[in-house]
Amino acid sequence: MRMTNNIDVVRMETSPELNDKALKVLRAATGVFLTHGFSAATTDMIQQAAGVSKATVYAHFANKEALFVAAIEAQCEKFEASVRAIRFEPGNIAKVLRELGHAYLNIVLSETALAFMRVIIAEASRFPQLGSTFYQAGPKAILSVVSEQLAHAADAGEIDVRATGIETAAMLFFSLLRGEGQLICLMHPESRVSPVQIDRWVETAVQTFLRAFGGSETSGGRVLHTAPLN
Amino acid sequence: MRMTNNIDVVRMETSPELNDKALKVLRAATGVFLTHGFSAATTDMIQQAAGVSKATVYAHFANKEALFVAAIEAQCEKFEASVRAIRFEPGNIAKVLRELGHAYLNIVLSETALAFMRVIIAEASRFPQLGSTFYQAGPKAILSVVSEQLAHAADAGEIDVRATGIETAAMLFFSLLRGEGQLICLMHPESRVSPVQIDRWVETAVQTFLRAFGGSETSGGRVLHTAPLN
DNA sequence: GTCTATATGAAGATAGAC
DNA sequence: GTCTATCTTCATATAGAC
Repeated sequence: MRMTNNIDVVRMETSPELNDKALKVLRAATGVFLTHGFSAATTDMIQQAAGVSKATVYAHFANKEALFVAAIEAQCEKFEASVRAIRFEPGNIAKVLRELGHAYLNIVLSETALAFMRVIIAEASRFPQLGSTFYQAGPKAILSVVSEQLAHAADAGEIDVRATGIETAAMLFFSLLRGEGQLICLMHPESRVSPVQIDRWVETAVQTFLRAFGGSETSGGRVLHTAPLN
Repeated sequence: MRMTNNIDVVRMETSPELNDKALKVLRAATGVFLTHGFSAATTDMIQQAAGVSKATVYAHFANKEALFVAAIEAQCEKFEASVRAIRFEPGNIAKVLRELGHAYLNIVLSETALAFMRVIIAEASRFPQLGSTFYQAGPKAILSVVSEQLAHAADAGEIDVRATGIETAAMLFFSLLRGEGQLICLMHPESRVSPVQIDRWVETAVQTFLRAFGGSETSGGRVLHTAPLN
């Protein structure tokens, strides 16, 4: 049986010779799967969204499962790229963490990323490899970005991570950052998160992190309006 | 059309007069839905697991969706009860947080709770009310328990939560606690979490929390083996 | 209320022409 | 490669006897 295999699909961004309709199918499939999940999505929906016949779908992908894997893996690549593209102005650690936090929360709480996470979580039992792929593209990717910045800050004496190590400290910052927001958004798909709310989450995470790991002279990079710790 | 409505089902624990087979159906449905999710679960599986005929299922529940809602809501009640049943020996705040953290992580990282969360997250768009119900039974329930303990500790001068307020501090502790574990478990269903790993997560969360919110004389209730902060 | 048997429709996948 | 038309399977839900 001749068909487009996974490797070709993963390379779609860099393989212009890949069939035009196969790309249409893949894009349509991504949208349908992210909206409905794997089981509730139908090949009919995908076929119609792509504007091709059902036979064309099966000419490029062995079956619904292969199409799902290809769609999710391609989306993982985009996701990882957007995380790794996070850039920020150099500055003190509070400023860096704040900008990093903003960029990351805006990605992670976007409708697309949330739909993406819902599908991965729901289907992780049926497609274990996808869970791992996403873990690399998401949490692992952001952790390496955060760790790098924490290392710089530690070298400069801005923070002290000897209690946990850099990796763990980065994970803790990440947990503080997304904790409430991700919980709320995953459970309440109808709710919209305002930029002001994101500001609050970022500010709380940064200040809490710096109270735990910051040097004695910093209080999160800005003066606390409430009384400082004794 | 005469049928068992949601209120009866929710009361099943306290309504011995509810039909015996209806209970069997509900229990079977819970297992099947938690294992396969809503769309992939079939009424055939439920019928067979319950040991009744298909017609019996529909004699008690209007359709598959009503059965799903009833099953998840009943399970939410059990979940909330187990969270609220968390008890711990009185003691200093580090000890209290440690025991509370242990109890909660053991619940939240159990196979049942994880399967439960996966289904809720996956179906929150189709059944918005279930997301809210679960949010009450899970995060909200644990937050009220944590907040209560933090309030005691604040009164006793063991912690200082003036920077964020008690509610936010409780949420932050909760985020530190489950952060990495929940992420890993939701994405990698095959992975098993060891008690040692749970110990580590609890210890890290407690110590980080107390470095951020603890009074000057405490360092998490135990001597740090690495150098203390300056 | 409970069963057996079945109606009805939909979803995954393919045959065969072009 | 792509289409139209169709096959087959299976899932939800009901009819009608007891």
